[in-house]
Amino acid sequence: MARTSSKEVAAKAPKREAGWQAEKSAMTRTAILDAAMTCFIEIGYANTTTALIANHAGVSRGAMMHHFPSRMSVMKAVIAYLHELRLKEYLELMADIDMPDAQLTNKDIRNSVEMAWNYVNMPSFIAYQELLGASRTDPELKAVMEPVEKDFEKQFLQMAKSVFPHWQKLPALEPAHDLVQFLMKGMALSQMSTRRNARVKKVIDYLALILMEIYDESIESRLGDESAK
Amino acid sequence: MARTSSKEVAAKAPKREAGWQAEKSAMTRTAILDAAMTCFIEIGYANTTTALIANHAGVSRGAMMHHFPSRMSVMKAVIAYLHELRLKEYLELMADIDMPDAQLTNKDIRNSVEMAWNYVNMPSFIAYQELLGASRTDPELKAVMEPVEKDFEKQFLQMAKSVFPHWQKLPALEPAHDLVQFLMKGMALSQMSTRRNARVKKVIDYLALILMEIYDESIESRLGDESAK
DNA sequence: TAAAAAACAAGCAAGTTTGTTTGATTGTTT
DNA sequence: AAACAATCAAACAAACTTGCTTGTTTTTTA
Repeated sequence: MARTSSKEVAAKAPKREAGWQAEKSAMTRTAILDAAMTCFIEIGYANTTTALIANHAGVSRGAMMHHFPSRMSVMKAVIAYLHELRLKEYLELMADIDMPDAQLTNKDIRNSVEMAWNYVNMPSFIAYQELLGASRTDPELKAVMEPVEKDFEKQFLQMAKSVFPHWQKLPALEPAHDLVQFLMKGMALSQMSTRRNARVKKVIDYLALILMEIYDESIESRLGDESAK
Repeated sequence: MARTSSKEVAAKAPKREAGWQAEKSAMTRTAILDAAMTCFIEIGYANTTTALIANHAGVSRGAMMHHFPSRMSVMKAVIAYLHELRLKEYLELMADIDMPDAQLTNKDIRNSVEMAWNYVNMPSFIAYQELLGASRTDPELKAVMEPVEKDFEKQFLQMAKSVFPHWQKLPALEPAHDLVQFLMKGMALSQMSTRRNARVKKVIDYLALILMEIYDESIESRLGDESAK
């Protein structure tokens, strides 16, 4: 009673059917992971205590211990949770734009760059960075984080390729992709910069221009190769 | 006795003269700040306890409390310490290269980009990032960090301008500078990436190429303007 | 040289956080 | 209905960290 009123965990509780218990259990689990993620964003990884997570999730600490026997086990679960969430969010972001089958226009490129910027400004990105930062000096966390991070990069690149088939065969794809990703990360993590927004906007303008040039040059050289055959 | 043998704080202790106490005091102070910085790198900001700092510095906790009455006061001092250190390191890095007065060559640009990469791989950068990361969710720390960060960016840009007078009058300077800095930061903070070194190398190649193009175009347009006059 | 100031060492008390236990309540499945 | 799973509540000890306090030593100054 006090639980549901405080946080309304059961947002859309299914009617009582067979096997509801499992669903309910999964819901609390998700509520806990979601609460942990929120705590990361609001107070950072290090200050996120088990009691705070439980409070935020509207769950007793005892109940939480039932699902996750230790603080570390929660953190590990959040890593997996965020991994899936971030991939899902990327798909949703990409679903909004349908790329033309023909050549990319200036506007298309500009659009995708801005989307990449939006992506690193989502809450999930911040929470993920908190874990990544903590992993640097926490061996146990790092052991879990490292393969996840590598898998994320792999899947992320793969998805990018499928969304932009235009780049598919160009040798410049991977460096260009890295250029964008590293740059976005650097900008996202520079919260304290002076005139950040204006500077970011300018850099994004530049980036779009650069990508367009790379794209054009690659196209030309490809056409050159084909005609040379 | 146990102190000096454990860590050799007094690296080059001056002979006993008048006012030695002040120097010795400053040395312990520096030893503590240096120890804190090392701790940030090795175990992270959050796990850096006052006891650990004191141990690392070869100083008793009581002595440390005499210099810094609280943990936070140490952290604040480290911020100022790192601010100066990083500016000094940048100057030292730039002192190694003497730019020609004439136009920049491809090699010059390539060189400075690689130097920027070296810069974000120094210990001081990692330690600084630890503080920056902690500042995001710690208001008290943030209040100290924010003006320092802004001052650093300002001075950094200013130094860059004086080292590369060639860029001085080009309107493309600031976005190009930001492009480099944000990118370096993003790459430096991507420790867990697969094939990181190879990818970074490629991106740096690309960046050097891009900067060369920007530089050439700006030069041309400037010459164009002058001849138009 | 004697007094004052600075630097240092060691230990203690209060507060936090974690992981655990114990026991009760509620809801589900067979 | 009986067995079972999930949840909740409260309290506990152990470990850790912090800030403080009490002396001791060293250096400077009068």
